[in-house]
Amino acid sequence: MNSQIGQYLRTLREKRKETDSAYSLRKVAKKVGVEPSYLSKIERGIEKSPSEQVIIKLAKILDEDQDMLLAMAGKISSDLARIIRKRPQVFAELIRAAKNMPDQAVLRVVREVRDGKW
Amino acid sequence: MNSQIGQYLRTLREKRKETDSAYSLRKVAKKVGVEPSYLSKIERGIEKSPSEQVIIKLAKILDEDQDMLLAMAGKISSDLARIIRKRPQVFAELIRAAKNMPDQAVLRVVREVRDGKW
DNA sequence: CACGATGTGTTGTATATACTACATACAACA
DNA sequence: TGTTGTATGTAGTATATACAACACATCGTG
Repeated sequence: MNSQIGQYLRTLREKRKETDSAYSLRKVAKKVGVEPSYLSKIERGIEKSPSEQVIIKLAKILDEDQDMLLAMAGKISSDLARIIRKRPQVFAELIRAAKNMPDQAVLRVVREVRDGKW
Repeated sequence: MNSQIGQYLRTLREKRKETDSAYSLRKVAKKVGVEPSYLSKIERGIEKSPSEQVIIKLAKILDEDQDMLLAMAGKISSDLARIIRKRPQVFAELIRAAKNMPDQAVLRVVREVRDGKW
C-alpha cells in the first residue's frame, strides 16, 4: 500500500549510506527506536505507515521535511491538526479557499501575513 | 473523555425534541444508522468519538456545522486533510502563519483570496 | 574462512476504533 | 393495565494500528 513513502525512505537512506555507514537499515532503526525488521518492512511498503513519532524521527535523521513525510504516510502533523481544531470553521474556510491557489500565491499570502499585514 | 461533543449533541437534540418528537434518541439513531445504545453512550461521553460518517450525518440532522462537530470529536474533515496532504509544505506554512491571527483577519484573507486577489 | 554486520521472513500481540446485540427499567398513554 | 416508546446497561466483536521477538540467509572483510 504505502510503497510511496517506503520507496522514498529507502532511496534517501541508501544514498546516505553510500558515504556514511551509519545509515545502514539496522543503525537507522536503532536510532529511531524500532526493530530493523519493522523498518525493513516499512521501506518495502509491506507494513502500513508508522506512527507520527517514528516518522518525525526518520525525518530528522534523514534531514527531510516532516510535513511532507507525514503527508506521504497519509497523515497530518498533530500540531497543525491542533491549530485547526481550535478554530475549525475559520481554518476550514481558509484551507478550502486556498485549495485551488497556485503555490506561489499561497506563499505570497503567507509572507503578507507574516509581515503583519493585518 | 469526549463529554464535550456528547453534551453538546444531547443539548441540541433535546432542544429539537421539545417541539418535534422525531428527535428522540432512538429516532435520531435510526436516521443516522446506529444503535440507540451507541448514540446514548456518545451523548453521555461514555463512548469515544464516532466515525466521521456518523458525525457528518448528525451534523446534517441537527443542522450544525460539520467542521465544528468533527473538531469537537478531535477530528478534521477528510476533505481538508486531503487538500493539505496534496501540498503539505505550502499548507503547513499557511496554517502555522495564520495560527495567531484573529478570526477577523483570517476571514479577511479568505475574502481577498476568494475575490481573486492573486 | 570464521565472524560480525546486514537485510529479511514469520509469527505474535497489545491497544484502539467503531461499532452491534440484547436485556433491563421506567414512563406515558389509550 | 397492557403495550408502546424511550433511555440505558452489559457484553461482545470485527477490523485496524503499530509495533516486538527472533530466527535465518547472505555478504564482506580482516
